[in-house]
Amino acid sequence: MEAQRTRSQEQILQLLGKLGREISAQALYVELRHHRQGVGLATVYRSLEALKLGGVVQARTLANGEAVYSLVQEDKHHLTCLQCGASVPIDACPVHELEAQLQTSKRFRIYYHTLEFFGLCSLCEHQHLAGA
Amino acid sequence: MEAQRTRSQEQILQLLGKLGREISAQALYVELRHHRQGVGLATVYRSLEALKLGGVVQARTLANGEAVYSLVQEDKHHLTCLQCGASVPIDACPVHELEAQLQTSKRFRIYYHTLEFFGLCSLCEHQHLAGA
DNA sequence: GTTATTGCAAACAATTTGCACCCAC
DNA sequence: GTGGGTGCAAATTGTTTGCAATAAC
Repeated sequence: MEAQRTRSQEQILQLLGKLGREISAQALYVELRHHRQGVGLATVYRSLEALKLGGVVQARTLANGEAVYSLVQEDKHHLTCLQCGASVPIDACPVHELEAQLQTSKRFRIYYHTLEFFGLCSLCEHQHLAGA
Repeated sequence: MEAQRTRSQEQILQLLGKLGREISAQALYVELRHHRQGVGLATVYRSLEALKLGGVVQARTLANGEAVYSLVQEDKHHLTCLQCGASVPIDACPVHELEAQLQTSKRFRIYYHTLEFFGLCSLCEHQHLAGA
């Protein structure tokens, strides 16, 4: 009983695959306009929502409040500076075991997880201490 | 060189402590109005931002897009249903070691982290498969 | 033909910002 | 008196929704 995808969903899925990185709904909308014309912004949001429920797309919210989407892929986590917003990727991800456990113990079908670290990068920490 | 806190920041900090749970900026605003009057919504946001930079308050964004705040406290993570929004707390947190490592290897002063699992609760999964 | 999907524009809601006032020092 | 802190209201922005037109089967 796989959910058959709509035209827009296919387009979005394909573009996300080609990009291979996170992108906001707004940026995705612009991107799609560039390629083949004709995808409304509302449709982008609706499609992303559907794809998320389908377990093929994941989302996370950036510090500025906008959501970014990508194909579901594990172990793409970040360490973000609360001050300047600088974000560095993290390689390790120690939550797989826990995820497996939760999936059974909590009776949840888990699609993806987010793991984010927040703090101050060394530069901002200095400025912060200096009272800038 | 500890940042001295403003009146509003103190009020908010105190209320967050008393509550002991996450709360949105808007709800915090209402809460503060109930107690002692006189805290503007803008000030709530500004104070929360400052407290976050001070490393005493943490934030995460709910599925509906609104941010919730609490005192920095480790190991309060969640498993959330993408469909119905149900959210169950998780006890375990396997990222402490990694956090310590990152703090040195990445030259970041880490204040807190978020760890969220997303998927479908068993009820919604059934409805989903049924094509509801 | 019937039903789901789409696009557009209007509606929403959380958050941010401009600015005048006020408090602390 | 000066500078930061605050409140209010307006502005901003990401996202959602109503509805008529359109595509899918």
